[in-house]
Amino acid sequence: MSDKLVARSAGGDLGGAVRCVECPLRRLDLYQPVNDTELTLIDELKRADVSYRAGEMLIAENTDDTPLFTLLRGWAIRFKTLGGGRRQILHVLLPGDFIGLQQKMSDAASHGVQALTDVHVCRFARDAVWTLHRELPSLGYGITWLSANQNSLVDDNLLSVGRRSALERVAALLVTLYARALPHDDEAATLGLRFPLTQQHIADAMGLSLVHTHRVLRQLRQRGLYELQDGGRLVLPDPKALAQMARLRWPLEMARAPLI
Amino acid sequence: MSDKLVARSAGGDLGGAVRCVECPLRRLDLYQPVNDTELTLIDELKRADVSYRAGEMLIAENTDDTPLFTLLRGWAIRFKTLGGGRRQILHVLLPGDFIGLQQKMSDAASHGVQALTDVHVCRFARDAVWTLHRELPSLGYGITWLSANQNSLVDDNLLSVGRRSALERVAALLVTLYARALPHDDEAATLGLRFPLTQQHIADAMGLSLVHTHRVLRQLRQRGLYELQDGGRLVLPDPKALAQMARLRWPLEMARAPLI
DNA sequence: CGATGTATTGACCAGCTTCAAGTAACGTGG
DNA sequence: CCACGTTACTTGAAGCTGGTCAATACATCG
Repeated sequence: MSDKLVARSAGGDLGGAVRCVECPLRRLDLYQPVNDTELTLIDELKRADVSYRAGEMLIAENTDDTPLFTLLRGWAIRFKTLGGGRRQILHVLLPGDFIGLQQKMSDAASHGVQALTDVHVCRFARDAVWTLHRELPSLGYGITWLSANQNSLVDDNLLSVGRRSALERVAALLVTLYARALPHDDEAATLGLRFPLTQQHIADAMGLSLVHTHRVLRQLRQRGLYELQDGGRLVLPDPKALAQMARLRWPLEMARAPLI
Repeated sequence: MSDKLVARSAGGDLGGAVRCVECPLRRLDLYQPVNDTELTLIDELKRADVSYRAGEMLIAENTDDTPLFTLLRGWAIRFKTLGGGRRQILHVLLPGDFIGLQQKMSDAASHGVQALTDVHVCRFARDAVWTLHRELPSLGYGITWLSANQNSLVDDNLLSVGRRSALERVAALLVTLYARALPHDDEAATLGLRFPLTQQHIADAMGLSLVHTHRVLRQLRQRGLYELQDGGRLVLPDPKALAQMARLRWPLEMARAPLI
């Protein structure tokens, strides 16, 4: 984490808010282009740049009236818990992901959002979703797009957890996260991908026990398909083989998303 | 199935399209009210009333450019398949549900939609999502709402499949579907809830084998928590006990949804 | 330097899957 | 009207995948 992004306290506002025009994410060419009108509206709705330390909750489970965020930097998870210390990670959030939609809409059972790494987000007021729809339908459409897209990623997880073997599950998770995170990590090609998930996280994402997750990872390591280097950097020598093992298409085609 | 809703052939258009104003679903008082402008727009975008027979595919897996539907009557499933005859049911669709959003937006891996019973739907053109957003932001917002809401139902399924025991899973599925479907079945109180899922469906929804699903159901039956009567009518003598068994809140609060 | 979190490994076993087989209900065509 | 195919349900036996329990090693951190 570079110092300028680390807040002094939990969920603290940063000194100088970055204008959306200068948003470093947009330069990445991963996102749908926006015109000036759209950018201005997003800028107006943006309340603050906020950062959280690794481990902090952006949204606690079972709360409503939560704010909305766009994740700018770092990793986070969406999760639910059950009695007996059971936790299910629903989705891993990466830069560009929009956070907090489900909470806002219905009062269906909610989930928590926790920072995995130090994290940097844009915060929006709760009613920004409605404002976006009302003022600029193109951005409202973008919100719908993002929601539908996250939905299909959760669908994939559900398929894994429900119908894939432990080996297939872990392979699927690794290769999917690898593909999603790669564009956000400059040093991935040389040093490996910065990968903050612990074995416990992988277990909680795939509905496995910690011990068995470890055994599966060891197996993948022995087959030369997985390596975790010092500093938590992930190397997948043969992503395609992992994808085949998980019965996933490769390469994973990723559509250009809206960034709000 | 009443005769007037049964089409002559697969996915056949019905003779007379029902105007949205007269839509029988809206009278149910389960949905957010709409004004005349909104109703007119929905009516314009509506292409046809269509019905499918039980078992037919509304949307085949791995196709794009699929139409959009609103489910008016009957049950359907959203599912994905994997090699080796493995299938995961992602979500059970009931009247009022909007179908086909994920397919439209990104080209992320897609799912199929299959009718469980004879089914009656409104069909919309593919670009209706954008038109709704552009012409009437309130309806665009409704689409986002529906997407987020379905998302949180899938989240619940993922929690079940990942972290609940077989007994808890089946209990959770039964009680959740019971609560969702009850308002759509007049005879539920007297005859039991019309319930078209087979044991195989329950297994595929909860990531279990058919045999084990059967054993779990027998156990629930022996405990007096579950009964399936002639004609496939589901009776849950003590839904609250099932909910507690699954560690679900009870009663399940259901927000008033938009109907598009 | 102890406390904490993560990774690692072995032993044991249970929850669930797989295989196999039989029953019942239903629709179809001869 | 009955033989037959099909689908759903049912049950038992065997065994594997993956869970639980327990203990060690290692790093980081205040």
